[in-house]
Amino acid sequence: MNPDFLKPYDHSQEKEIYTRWEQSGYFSPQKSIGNWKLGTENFSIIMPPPNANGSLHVGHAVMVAIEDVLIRYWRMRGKKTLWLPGADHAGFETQVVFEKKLEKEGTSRFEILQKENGREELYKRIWDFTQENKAHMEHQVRQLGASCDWSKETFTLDKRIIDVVYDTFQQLYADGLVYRGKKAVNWCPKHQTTLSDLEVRYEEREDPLYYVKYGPITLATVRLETKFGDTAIAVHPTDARYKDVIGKEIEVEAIAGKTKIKVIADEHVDSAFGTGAVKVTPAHDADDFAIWLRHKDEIEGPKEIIDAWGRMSLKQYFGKNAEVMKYDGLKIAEARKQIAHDMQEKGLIEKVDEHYKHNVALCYKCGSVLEPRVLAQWFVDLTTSKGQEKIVQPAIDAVKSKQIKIIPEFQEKIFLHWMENIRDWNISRQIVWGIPIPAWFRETKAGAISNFQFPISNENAEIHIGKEKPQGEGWVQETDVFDTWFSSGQWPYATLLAQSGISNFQFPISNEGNRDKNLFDEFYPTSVMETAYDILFFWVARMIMLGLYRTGKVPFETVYLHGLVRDKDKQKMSKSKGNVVDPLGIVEQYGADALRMALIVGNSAGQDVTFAEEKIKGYRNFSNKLWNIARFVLAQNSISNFQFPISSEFSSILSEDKKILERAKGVKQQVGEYIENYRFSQAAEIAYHYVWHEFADKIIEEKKKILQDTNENKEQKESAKIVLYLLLVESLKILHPFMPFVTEAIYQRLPIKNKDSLIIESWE
RNA sequence: GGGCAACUAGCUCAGUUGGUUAGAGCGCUGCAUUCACAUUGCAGAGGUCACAGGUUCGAAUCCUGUGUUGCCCACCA
Repeated sequence: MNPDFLKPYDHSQEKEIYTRWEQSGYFSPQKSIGNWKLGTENFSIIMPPPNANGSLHVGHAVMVAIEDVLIRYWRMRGKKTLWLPGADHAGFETQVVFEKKLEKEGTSRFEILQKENGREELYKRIWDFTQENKAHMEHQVRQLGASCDWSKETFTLDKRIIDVVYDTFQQLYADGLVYRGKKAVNWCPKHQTTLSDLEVRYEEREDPLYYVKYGPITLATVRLETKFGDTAIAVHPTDARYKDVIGKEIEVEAIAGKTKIKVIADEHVDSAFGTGAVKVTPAHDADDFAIWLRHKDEIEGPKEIIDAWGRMSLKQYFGKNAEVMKYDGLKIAEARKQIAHDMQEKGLIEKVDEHYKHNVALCYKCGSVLEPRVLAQWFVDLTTSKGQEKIVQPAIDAVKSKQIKIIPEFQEKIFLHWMENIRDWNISRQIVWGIPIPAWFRETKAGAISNFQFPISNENAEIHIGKEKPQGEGWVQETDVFDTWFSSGQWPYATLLAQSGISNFQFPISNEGNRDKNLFDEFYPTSVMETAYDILFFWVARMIMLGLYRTGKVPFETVYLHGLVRDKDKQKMSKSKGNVVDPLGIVEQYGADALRMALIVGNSAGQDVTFAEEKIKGYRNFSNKLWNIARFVLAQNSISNFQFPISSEFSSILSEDKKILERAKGVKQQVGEYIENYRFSQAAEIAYHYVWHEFADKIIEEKKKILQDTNENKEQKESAKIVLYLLLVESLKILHPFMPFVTEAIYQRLPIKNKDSLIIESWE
């Protein structure tokens, strides 16, 4: 027997085992090696690319654990498996992380941008930052035992990926499904960029609600400071209180002196709220912007009186009015306070409801109050009949028809509800870190852009889509970059195309050329998309929409959504709370096998899982248990000359032992069925239970008696030795998808002459 | 305002076509150490499966309602 077995299982050998696996080439579906023949059926997973802006957390470990179970299982079942790893540049998220770093250094992105070539410098620095993180992350994924094909690792900023993304953008533009439009969008005054609707976090706040006198009308508002941007007062068309003033201009006594303002009727005004009258500030409120769009002919458009930094900017409209100009440059909150005070003194405020509760829109990253602004941005059309027909509906149909199966099923309802109420998707970001939007602008109205600033509205410029500067004079390049989800939303087909080396592709992708290298043709649609449920809309929905739009096929057949990992107090793990667990520390202490088991047992689809160190300890003990089972079984002499493959048709096995063997096969089949049905927790649990409490506690104990009893007959002893050995091999197979290291470590010490590696052993 | 999920042993959670004594990890109690393993073994305590109705021969599981918690979505100023 191998002398290693005399000591407890030492998980520090995981690293060497991984290196051997990686070097063996078995992670790749590219070619058969030795006795190992690639299967004909495919099984593929595109790994959700972790953000290259920090370390992996235990959530990633859940992802790796589950996906590796699937991949290892199907590989042992003889399928040709592709698990493609990647890393995400994670645009805005990464820039936010990097800006925090800059803050610590006492500088900021804006300071760097002011320098000559500042943009390039900043980009370069973030690039280096992500490359460092990426390398660390890859190391972590390896430590967790992921049997993914590193030769096909893809970064979201790889040139070929960008090509695919550009091609899609061009296609969308050509189809009229992407447009540049001036709309009320979410603006983060700290980060100086717009955000999509999904990146807005709402929080209930208590603020004063001011009842303000606008001449004969009193109306309620929280945002007193926006009054300088008012262009109308709106009431419900059937509101009897205001029927005489609808359509008229009323005279208003205000801080600015006497002014006139128009009263309009709009169905969206709720007569029951406040006084039933609402001020209309198109530049600083999304609803008001919508009202203006409906009344364009009657009232003035957006009057921007708050700047990008969230300060009052009144010069343009009130430059000569000292009463008003004293607020100029104040932050919103301060301005509101002063204006309230001044108006109260002048008797312009009827009353104040000090404890009015309402939802405030915040930046999901920094918590700054988002300022609605009217800006020209790039949008994917998801609301017109064209956008609905070409992008939205196919995605809905694919899920409804079960062409894409979502696990757990209840997430389907959530998905469909979101899809059915989807809004246009703002894909422009005013940041440096990301894929530049390939567009050029040129002013069409002479002198319209004397004070040239992005963004430019459609009316003032013509647009050219493409990487290269078009012919002619006056073209200026777009500076916005894509929302990171616009590129990751294309991940399944983009990675497969990029790794296939297909350039100038056209959909549908042809089978021409080297079919072996055409991963797209081979593996698209992929089998499973496994990710956390919190990015169902951000990512999964976008992949389904863009995948169907671009390729005409679903990007994956099954979506498996795992829950979030919470700490033992059920708190969501986050850096700011300081409760983040580094998987590396756990792996070093207890081994990757133990961590993986702990994250899989008790983890059902879509349900959050709590992280408890005791649990990991328990499975570390199990690793050792298995090790000792092997130690005992291999210590029985005469087990030294098995040939591969191992057959159970030994004539010397007694019928009672054949039954035991059948039972093990039954467990194995059950484990397989559970895996195939995405019930990993049960699969792992019955495997665990069988090995420890049946094989070790019962069978070994019984056979031990037989083997140690000098009176028992020889056939019974021989049979016992063989069956114990076969059960050990079965146990290794059953557990391998869950605990790849310890099972491989034992397998490598089995007395099989022509053995290779457990990862390519046949499951059967 | 709408929706989703959860409520099972002291704690954290499994339990998917309704079917015999409801499971796991940790914790707890007692016993065992020249025995493959103390990172162990054996034995055990501990559950009216949130509550109330209903369907059924039979319900943790299906239906209706209630309560509690968490989450998601939503242009009430």
